[in-house]
Amino acid sequence: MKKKSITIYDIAKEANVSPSTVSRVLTGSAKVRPDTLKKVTEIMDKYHFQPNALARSLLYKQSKMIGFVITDITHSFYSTLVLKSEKHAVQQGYSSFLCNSMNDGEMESKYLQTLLEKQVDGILFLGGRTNETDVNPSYIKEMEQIMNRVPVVLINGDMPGLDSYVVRADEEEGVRRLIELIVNHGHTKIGFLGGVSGITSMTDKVKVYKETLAQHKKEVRDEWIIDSGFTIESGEEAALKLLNVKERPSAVVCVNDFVAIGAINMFSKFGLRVPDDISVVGFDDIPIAKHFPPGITTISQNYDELGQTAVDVLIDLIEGREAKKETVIPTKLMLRNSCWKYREN
Amino acid sequence: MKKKSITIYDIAKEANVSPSTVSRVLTGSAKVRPDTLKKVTEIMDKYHFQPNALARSLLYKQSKMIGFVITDITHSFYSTLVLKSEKHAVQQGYSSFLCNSMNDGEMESKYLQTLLEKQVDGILFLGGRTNETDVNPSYIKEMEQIMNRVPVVLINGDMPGLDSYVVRADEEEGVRRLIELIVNHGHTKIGFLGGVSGITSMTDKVKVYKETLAQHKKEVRDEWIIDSGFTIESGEEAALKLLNVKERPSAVVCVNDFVAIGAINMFSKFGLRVPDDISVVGFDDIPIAKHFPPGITTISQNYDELGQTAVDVLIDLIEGREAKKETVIPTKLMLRNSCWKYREN
DNA sequence: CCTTATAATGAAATCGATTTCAAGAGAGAG
DNA sequence: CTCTCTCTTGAAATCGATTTCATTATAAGG
Repeated sequence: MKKKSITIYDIAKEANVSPSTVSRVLTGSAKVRPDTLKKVTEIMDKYHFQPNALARSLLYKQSKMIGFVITDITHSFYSTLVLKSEKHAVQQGYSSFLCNSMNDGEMESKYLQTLLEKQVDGILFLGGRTNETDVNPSYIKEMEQIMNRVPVVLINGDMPGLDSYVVRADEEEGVRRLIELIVNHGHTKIGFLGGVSGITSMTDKVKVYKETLAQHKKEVRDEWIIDSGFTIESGEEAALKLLNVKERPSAVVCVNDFVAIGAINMFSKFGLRVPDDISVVGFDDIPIAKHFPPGITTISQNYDELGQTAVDVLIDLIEGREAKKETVIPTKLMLRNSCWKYREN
Repeated sequence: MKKKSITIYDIAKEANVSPSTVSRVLTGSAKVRPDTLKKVTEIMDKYHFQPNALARSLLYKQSKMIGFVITDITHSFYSTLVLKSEKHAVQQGYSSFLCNSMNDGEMESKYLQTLLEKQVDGILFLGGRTNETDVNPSYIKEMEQIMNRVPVVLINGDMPGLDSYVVRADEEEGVRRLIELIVNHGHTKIGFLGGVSGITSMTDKVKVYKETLAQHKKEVRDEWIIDSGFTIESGEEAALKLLNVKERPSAVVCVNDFVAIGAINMFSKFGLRVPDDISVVGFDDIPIAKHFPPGITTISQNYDELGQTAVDVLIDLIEGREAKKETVIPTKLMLRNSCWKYREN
């Protein structure tokens, strides 16, 4: 298909000037005589000339492109984050490569290699890199090698064993707020649903969950902590397991809103109404959380600020400025109707 | 930050060979002596050498990059489509630029310009280009000019006045199936909610809606057709308006699942239960549709095939092969619980 | 052992834009 | 009218990888 595109040489020839002059018109790096300027500009317009960014990047050694590595763009959480980050990146003059790793480590390696070959100026990981230290122990070396080439920033993730730049929501504070809300509503038996043991975004939350319960002298029981996954289906599964526990909690904290949705659905399948019979809270405030009956009380992650800050940090690093190793973004409690006062039943 | 990266010249020097030889090792375009091969390969490994794709693209006049232009990545419909398309593109060796136009025509123009400058080999529009013929009548010229430079393929969209390659779901068939389902359930008064008059994805659906109703000798009333938008909020808004109509339909077709969700919520706010008091069907089968109580009956768009076909068509065009101007992908009726038999009330 | 045929390698041009350095054109002053 | 200084412009090198063409090194055959 290779349609020949117009180059500055074509413009130069038609305008009877040198390519240098055309370049000067393009960049404004030096003065050109008004009539020359006019002539060149007209010819550029005539052909809808657009400079070849690849050639420019080759010379400048910077591509103005950054890579987004995401596990799954269809998760509202990530897509919202991508939207905000990408928007901010464009405003700073950077284009974004999209890489959906789908939690496949090998895939991810391939993506990263391509990103480097395409000379991206930096890489943004949303949700940390797929954690597969067990499966592929060389991933630390791989990442070190990558971080040695281009700046890397993580949003809401971690890479164990690596000294990386991180921008993350204050999940601890979020969990604490949720627990305190539930406790203040008079609940004493509080469960935790979802997540996968070993994955940071769950274990960190569970840790704070236990600590906060302890602070408030509430019971912590391992059978009330049910890991299952991060999807709606795993929420259903976790809820089902909880229903089989003898002394059932009257409120549950879910690792994210998807799990909360699954749990609510499963509870109502068994005739338990939310929040009348059991309170459920989520995490992330994905767009549907507000609209899913009865309206899910959850923690908003402040996507705008997360995305913007991460991009800012990345660009600071790209352009050789200093940046904070870790930035923590405060969260917001979204009060809705899925959590309500404890009632004896 | 411009960390100097290793080039074939560095490799060549250390291996005491010419850059040509290193290039031959890289591409396998010609034989090199086994010992030379070994030496060069070792040095490349030692430095984790990765060839500069920009330099290569400059020479080959193809970048192996394609642009994705989307209105809003946070809409499940688009994110699913992006996921599938991008995945297929990667398998074919193409990387993807992400462009979220957010329905902003000016933004979109800027994106398109950047894509061209970055020398993408082709552009995929998800959902057609923001239709703003009224606002910016020059957009046809702009698009013509773009299509003259690189191949363009639309998924589920149209660009009035332009002769473009399109891959789309068979929306007509989808609407027809929904209407027939509703009619077979005994409903006689059937409304249509959501969309914006003038935007193809609504007007086309409304057209088929009317035709099919007529075929089945059912009444068509303009006050049962309520445009409002494509979001959950607009679904609520449309439902509210419908509630104020004297003779209310007993079933409604919504322009998409978001509108259906909004409508269901608004109906239940007014004590109307779905499907007992009113039936609601959606369109798109976004992931939440299955889980949103009572489970939304809807039309699945076959994202996998849509995305794959579109990417295939685009790559065919890029690589100079022939392609069909229009490909229609069949849809699938997803029977769930939001549509049920008509009951007198 | 020498000649010829083949295999392996190197030099140089290319892709498109930018920039440094040098040269040319024009203007102003003496 | 001529000299000098400034303002524009052009030539050539550069970025990194590839490829054609030419050359050298090796192997085979007499």
